[in-house]
Amino acid sequence: MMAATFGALGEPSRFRIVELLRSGPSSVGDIAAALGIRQPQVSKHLRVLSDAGIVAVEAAARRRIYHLEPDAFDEIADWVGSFEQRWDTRLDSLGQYLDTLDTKGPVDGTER
Amino acid sequence: MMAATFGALGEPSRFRIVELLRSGPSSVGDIAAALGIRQPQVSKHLRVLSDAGIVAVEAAARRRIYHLEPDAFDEIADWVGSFEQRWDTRLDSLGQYLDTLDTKGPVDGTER
DNA sequence: CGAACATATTCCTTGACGGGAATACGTGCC
DNA sequence: GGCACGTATTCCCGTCAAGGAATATGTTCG
Repeated sequence: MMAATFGALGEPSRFRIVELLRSGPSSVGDIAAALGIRQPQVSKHLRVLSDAGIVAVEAAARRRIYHLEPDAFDEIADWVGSFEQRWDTRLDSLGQYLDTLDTKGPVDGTER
Repeated sequence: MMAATFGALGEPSRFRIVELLRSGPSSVGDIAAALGIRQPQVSKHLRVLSDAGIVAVEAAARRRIYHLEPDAFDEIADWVGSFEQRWDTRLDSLGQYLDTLDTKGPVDGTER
């Protein structure tokens, strides 16, 4: 779900991890060192990001290399993209809405 | 900041509010009625969304009409858009990274 | 098998956040 | 001015999540 994705990205530390992974896959230890976060917390954050489908793991020797998952970002792009077409119509509907206040509330708009 | 935006959208109720506002501006009371949330919570959520720059208010009579703020979605689109170009390079860099494990870890690089 | 390393998982504590109820604020109308 | 309506704010409480510390799990190597 979108809300879950945003929830995962909403945490500052996790957002930093995602930004870091932009420059390429990285191991848990490297992420911890780069961001100044302790390893256990990094693992926890990666768990959340993984559950949200934002990152995925690839085992390499004893290390675990995390990388971004393109699908998650495609979904976000689709979601936000579906807004753009409607900005004009939305601004129109504001005026329309305000108009309905007159017609809808014959008494004084505060019908009830 | 992006993280703050995502944090605001990550809350399920707030996400529903945004989805509702997609179809056009709405008053606090109407939002509450449409989503089955009590008015005070709606006001609180709108406060968070407003602070994050996701929505804005427009006074109309005694009501307050909330509408989506295009800029916020543009920023999200820009952010997620800056990823898409790099998917190929990123997948490459995974291979590169794995290669460096051989060269980089001469001690016992735990290569293989 | 045992040691060393990398990562994951618990347990704990604390602070932030969401929902409920009551109330304060603001504004238009008689 | 006083009242009714719409909205915002406060207080309280329960829950949840994040950070710290310690430990468990897994894997490689000697």
